[in-house]
Amino acid sequence: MYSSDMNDTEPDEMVPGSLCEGRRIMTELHRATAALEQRVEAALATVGLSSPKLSVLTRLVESREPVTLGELAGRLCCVRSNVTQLIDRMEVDGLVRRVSDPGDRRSVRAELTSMGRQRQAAGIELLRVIERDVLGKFSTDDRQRLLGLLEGLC
Amino acid sequence: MYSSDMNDTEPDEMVPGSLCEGRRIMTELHRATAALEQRVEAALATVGLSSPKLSVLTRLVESREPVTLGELAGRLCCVRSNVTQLIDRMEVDGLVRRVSDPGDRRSVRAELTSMGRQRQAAGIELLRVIERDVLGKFSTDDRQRLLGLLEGLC
DNA sequence: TAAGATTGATAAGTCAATCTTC
DNA sequence: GAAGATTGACTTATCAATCTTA
Repeated sequence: MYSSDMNDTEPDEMVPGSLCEGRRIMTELHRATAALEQRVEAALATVGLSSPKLSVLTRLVESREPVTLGELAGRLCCVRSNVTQLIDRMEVDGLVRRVSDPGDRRSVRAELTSMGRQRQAAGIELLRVIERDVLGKFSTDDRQRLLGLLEGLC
Repeated sequence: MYSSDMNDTEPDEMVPGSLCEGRRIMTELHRATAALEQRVEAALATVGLSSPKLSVLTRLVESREPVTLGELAGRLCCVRSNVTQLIDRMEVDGLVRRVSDPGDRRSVRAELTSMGRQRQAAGIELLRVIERDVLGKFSTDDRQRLLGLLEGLC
């Protein structure tokens, strides 16, 4: 959404190497991220997954016991109502099931099905292939530099 | 969606400086981009805009005449049906209006309203402030490095 | 009252199918 | 038949309001 969102003709913005670089950084950041995410989503779609679904499954594999929907919302950095609907769809997919929390009757927990466990492993393997490929383009120094720059950008 | 989507305990993935860096790059890319976009969306929301709406308005300002919805879809890198609905909402907002194309009766063009023009200027100014701020964190060298690395990532 | 989950409305995106016009 | 736009179904996100339980 950033590309060419401004015109470059304002005189006071034409200081060389100055302000137009701000836009270029934002544009490139957006483009590179979108391209990578598209690639990840396309790969995961081949096993019936998406990034949010894989994140939920991975959290469940890690915890080895049912997890509250609120905790999943924290993990996905999204709002609770989003998780409610995501778990709805994942239950239809047969990847998870809702179980009640004996200790707190307000809570609902998501539990992994065996199909969910298998699918998670497949999804993670696909992610690894992509990461290996992305990584291969850079030297160790470049990777460190990129990480440092991205962290400073925030 | 990338954060901690894998566990780090597989022995053959623990080569130092190797595979776990691929995930870190993807995670950081995702995080930095999301943070920036959130900031942009929050700023634009104060003038009743969003990134896609500002992109449409900017294209219309640049062309100085009505633009077909198909061309806008190309500009936004999205599918035509998305633009149909976006223009629906922008017409309700009073930012654009649909006009018919005299030369091709299949086509519909979006035309800027005076309110749309004013809003575009306000949105661009907000974007400039953010870019100036992001830019200020880096030296000229760092900006060039970051751009180069992002371009290579794709 | 506050916390956990759900529901309903909305925004932005996808795809598949359809309609009109070239 | 192919191109431009629309419609409908769906995914992922938000927010505001509500309901139950702590």
